[in-house]
Amino acid sequence: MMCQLFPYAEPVTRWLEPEQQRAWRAYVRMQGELNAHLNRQMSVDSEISMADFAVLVQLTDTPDGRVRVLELARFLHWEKSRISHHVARMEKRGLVRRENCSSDGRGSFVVLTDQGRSAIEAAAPAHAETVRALVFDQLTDAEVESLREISEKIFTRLATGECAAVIARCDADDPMEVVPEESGRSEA
Amino acid sequence: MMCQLFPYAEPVTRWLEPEQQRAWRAYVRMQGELNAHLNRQMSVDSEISMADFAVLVQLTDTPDGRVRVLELARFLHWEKSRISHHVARMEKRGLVRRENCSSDGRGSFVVLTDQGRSAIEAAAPAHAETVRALVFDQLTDAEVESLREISEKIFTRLATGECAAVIARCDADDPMEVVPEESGRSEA
DNA sequence: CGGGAATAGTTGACACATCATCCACGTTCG
DNA sequence: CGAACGTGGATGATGTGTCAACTATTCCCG
Repeated sequence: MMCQLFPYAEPVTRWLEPEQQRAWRAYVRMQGELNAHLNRQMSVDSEISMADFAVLVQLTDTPDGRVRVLELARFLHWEKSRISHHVARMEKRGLVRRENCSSDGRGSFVVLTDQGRSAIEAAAPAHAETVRALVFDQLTDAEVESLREISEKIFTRLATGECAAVIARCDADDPMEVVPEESGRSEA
Repeated sequence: MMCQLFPYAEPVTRWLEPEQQRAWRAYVRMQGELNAHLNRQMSVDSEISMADFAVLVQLTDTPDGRVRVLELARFLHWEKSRISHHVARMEKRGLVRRENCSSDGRGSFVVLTDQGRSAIEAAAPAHAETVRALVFDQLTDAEVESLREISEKIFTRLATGECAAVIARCDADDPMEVVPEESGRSEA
């Protein structure tokens, strides 16, 4: 990105080409603003955050609204401690509750409450509308396809790279699986 | 006031098309993993975070390594309180220091220290290499161009939308400026 | 000059993510 | 059986981002 900023950099370093720099800066900026905007929209228009939303989507996606903690972590590509903390906060607000797993004394379920269900049902339409308005109304069909391909290429690299231990571990048993990260109906 | 006459907007809600959903999920997942990976790489390979890096880039970009706080905020598209907190933490670690502005009693400068300069010089090459390896080595020239165009389209919408008060205010005087924002740890 | 309004920046409270560590339970294998 | 080890999950410390107040200065205008 910022190659000309460092004239003193060692000659061995391969900086990005000008075209790549422009693309990178545009991407980074867009991505930052888009995230910020989606977060803001969600917390203004509803009583939940994007993170809450992601968790609730996974729960509504299962028939009985019960998911094991680590399974949630795998779906969301979150660390287990992140899930643990977040579920604790959501439980405090009544969006979910914990239940012990009878078949495995160590495990526990995260269970969707009625309040959680109505929270996500209330939040979903505005969120989908926002995504559509900000992203897809701006793009041609070809660009949408291109966005998907680019994203998949980069993600594949991230998931297969030797450095990506967590991702690799999560996807090891099913490398090609498409994780329904945001569920079909709601998130977009 | 609150026009909540239609709490159940179900029939009017326009969900995304299947193609759009696939693209959105791929993008969201890629973006989350890429951010996480860049943050991890930076904090493992160096003594600074991505946020530190972004600040230091702005400082090295000026001849005297001194930037007003709010100018920093505008460049980075950060809130002023975020800058304030972050600079306070960086100051505690010796990466920057504050200086009062003589011409404006309210203002203050953020000044790059020697330690800050060597920190970013140490961190930059590995970061650039990571971005190249993870992103641009995966993409064709056409895809790089496409990524830039898509990003610019979405960003333009974000910046011009009536809802984006902060962005609009920031860019009002220089709408076309290219900001090397460098992302935050926004994740997911 | 004086008294608001805008501006520059800080602060505190809180939500969130990460890391290391810990504990309870299960599995394996002697 | 029981010790070693792996797994599911919780916890606390720390760094980070956001929001809402707050202070201090400067600007504007009568």
